[in-house]
Amino acid sequence: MPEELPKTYNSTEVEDKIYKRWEDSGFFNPDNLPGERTEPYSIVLPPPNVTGILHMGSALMLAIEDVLIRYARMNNKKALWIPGTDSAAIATQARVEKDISKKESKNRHDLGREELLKRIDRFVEENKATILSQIRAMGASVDWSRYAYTMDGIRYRAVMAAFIRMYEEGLIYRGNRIVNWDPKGQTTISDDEIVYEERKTKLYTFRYSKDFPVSIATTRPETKVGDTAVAVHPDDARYKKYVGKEYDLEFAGVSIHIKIIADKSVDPEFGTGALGVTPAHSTIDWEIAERHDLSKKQVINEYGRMTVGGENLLDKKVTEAREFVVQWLKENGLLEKEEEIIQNISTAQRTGGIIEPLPKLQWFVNVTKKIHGRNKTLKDIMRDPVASGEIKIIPEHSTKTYFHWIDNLRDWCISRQIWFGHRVPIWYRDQEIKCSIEKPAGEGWEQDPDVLDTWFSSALWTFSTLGWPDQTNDLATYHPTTILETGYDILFFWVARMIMMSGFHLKQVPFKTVYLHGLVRDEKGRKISKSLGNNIDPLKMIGKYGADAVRMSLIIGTTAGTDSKLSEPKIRGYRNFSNKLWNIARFILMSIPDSTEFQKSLLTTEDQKLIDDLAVVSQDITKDMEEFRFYMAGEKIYHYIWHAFADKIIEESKVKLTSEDPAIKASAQRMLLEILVTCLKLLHPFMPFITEEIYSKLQIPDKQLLMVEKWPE
RNA sequence: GCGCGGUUAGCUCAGUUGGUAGAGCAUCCGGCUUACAUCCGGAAGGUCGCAGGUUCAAGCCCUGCACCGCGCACCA
Repeated sequence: MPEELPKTYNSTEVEDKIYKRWEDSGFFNPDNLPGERTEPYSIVLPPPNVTGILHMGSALMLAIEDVLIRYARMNNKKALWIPGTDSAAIATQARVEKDISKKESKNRHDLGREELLKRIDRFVEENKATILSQIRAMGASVDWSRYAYTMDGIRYRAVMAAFIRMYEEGLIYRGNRIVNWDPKGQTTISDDEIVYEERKTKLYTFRYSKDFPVSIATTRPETKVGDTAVAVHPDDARYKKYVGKEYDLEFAGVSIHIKIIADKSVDPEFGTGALGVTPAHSTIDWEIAERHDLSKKQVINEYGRMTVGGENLLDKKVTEAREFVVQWLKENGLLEKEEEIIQNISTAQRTGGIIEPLPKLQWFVNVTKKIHGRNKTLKDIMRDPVASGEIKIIPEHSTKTYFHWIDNLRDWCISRQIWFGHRVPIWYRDQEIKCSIEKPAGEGWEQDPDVLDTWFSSALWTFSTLGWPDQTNDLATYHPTTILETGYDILFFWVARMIMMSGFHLKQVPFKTVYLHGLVRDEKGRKISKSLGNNIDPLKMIGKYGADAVRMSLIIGTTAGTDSKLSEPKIRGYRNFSNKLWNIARFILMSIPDSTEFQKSLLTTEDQKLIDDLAVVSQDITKDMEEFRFYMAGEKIYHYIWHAFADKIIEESKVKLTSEDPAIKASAQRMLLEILVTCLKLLHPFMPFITEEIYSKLQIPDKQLLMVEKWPE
């Protein structure tokens, strides 16, 4: 006689127990999976920030990927899902620095590089457990034996190897160029780490001096002390006569030399049609200066302060300097117009600091250089597999966005002026430069102080997690990975760079399919943010309604590439569904008194038809799974279980179960059990805990864990 | 400026190759029927953003427009 189930399903009691059972089985590791399995199926988990806490976005990612991997496992694949965590360089360092500043009133320079790194490591170690336990709480069936951290030893070797190979190929170079300087974070950032914000600002129209023949317009008068030219369009009749003339002027107490030049990049319609060229503090101006061989005078430093001028200017913040220069223009009768305009300003994604373009000597990845012996650039390597369909991006329209990004792509600035990260393996001695992990032989070598952009190491993730640069079995078996599932917001940061790195280092794509999910928003469609206080905490919801309910609420109603809205009532709805399923099982266990006898019973034609009907549903769901329509597969099984199985089949079976005719009764019992088992299998990838728990209560011969049972035909 | 997506029931969203509009939640009515009140039975609710076009047939295809969101570029 089977034990009687409690009236309501208690997720908290079940979940820890079941997860432990799964882990103890060893089946998360594909090497231990039962049966003959030849076809590999692999996913790398986009590594969450090691010091972070689980938010609904990560919960969505874990839910979808677990659906994928469980489905693959039930389909007899060598299913591998590699877990990992990300060091999140700038974010983590900033966090630790803030703590230290608060508790000890010290900054990083007081501590020194080594001590700070020690503190960060300790902080990471202390916080790591949190995110890992949260991954477990979601039911994620990751192979913990292959856990990777972006800053661990194996990944360090991979990053070094990648850098050195690209340096030797000439793809990584050092260049003095205008870079995006974040004065708040005190580091350079890449073009992709810029967030544009619309702000009101003033556009000033003025002349450098009374004698200067041309007026110019600017939103940043303080930078004009760094001007070395005025550029006009070559066809602009108003200014033709001045082109080629040079002037020595005194501007706001600073001597400047201005040459009037003609350049096609100038828009004659904007402002006065004449552009004051500030080579050292504007990307466009830098390019103009390159074309016309102008000098590039830097007037602002890394702290956003002026480096020229008298006491009213020198060492002042740019905002103060701006006021002074405007005042000076007014006093000298040079200001002609002052108007409000809306401008897009560049801010740093991580710190919010306003970007100050500055010329700096930095390390770059060249994306337009032909690779030796391959007649391809890194841009080609990124574009080709997507264009040919070797990599499929879901939703498909993201492909356009992807190409658009590649078309506009410039060289990637990869050096950062922070301490936490993979240090640039470059050594200097006088005029010598060497690229190596270890300090070169001999005296006087100094290592480059910078570390690499965190996305540089992330870009290697599909193969660094498999042991590269060693030619491991895992690498041979599981790379290219089957599918990459991640948020559309990191298509450029991560997906594109992985395609680049894998294409260059392995001559392979990193994955065959990219599935992009959207943002999880609150019930009003707003972004989740601390200031709005609208965060729905996944762990709290798991505690209240169960991980299965949270998973279902995230997956259903979410299509690829679109943002989804989540609310507590939605989660509650799926908790109710858990309970419904629980009671279906309870009813069936109560109606089937004993063991395996009836499993050999003959089915009535009516009962057989019910089973055949389910087979149709099952095939339909399988098709949805194969075509990545998880939301639909989930909804269909939900609908079948509740409104077909429970509402109709079970209700109608009540008569059969009390029938005088033992054949009818036995047939009904067999039918109910078979349908239940099929439903549990179909639902398992979505709601793994409750299905596993119910399955464990059934008396079935040759039963294994549900997680490794065969997906219904 | 270039591009992408969205606009379907009060709310959140489905609608896979064009074939009589769907789900959940909310609402209303009725039910403690011995699996489940975290439930059961029933009802109401939609000119599918607007305007044209193709078609025997359009939520779905084509053209234009509007509004919302997003990406990129510009940003003197």
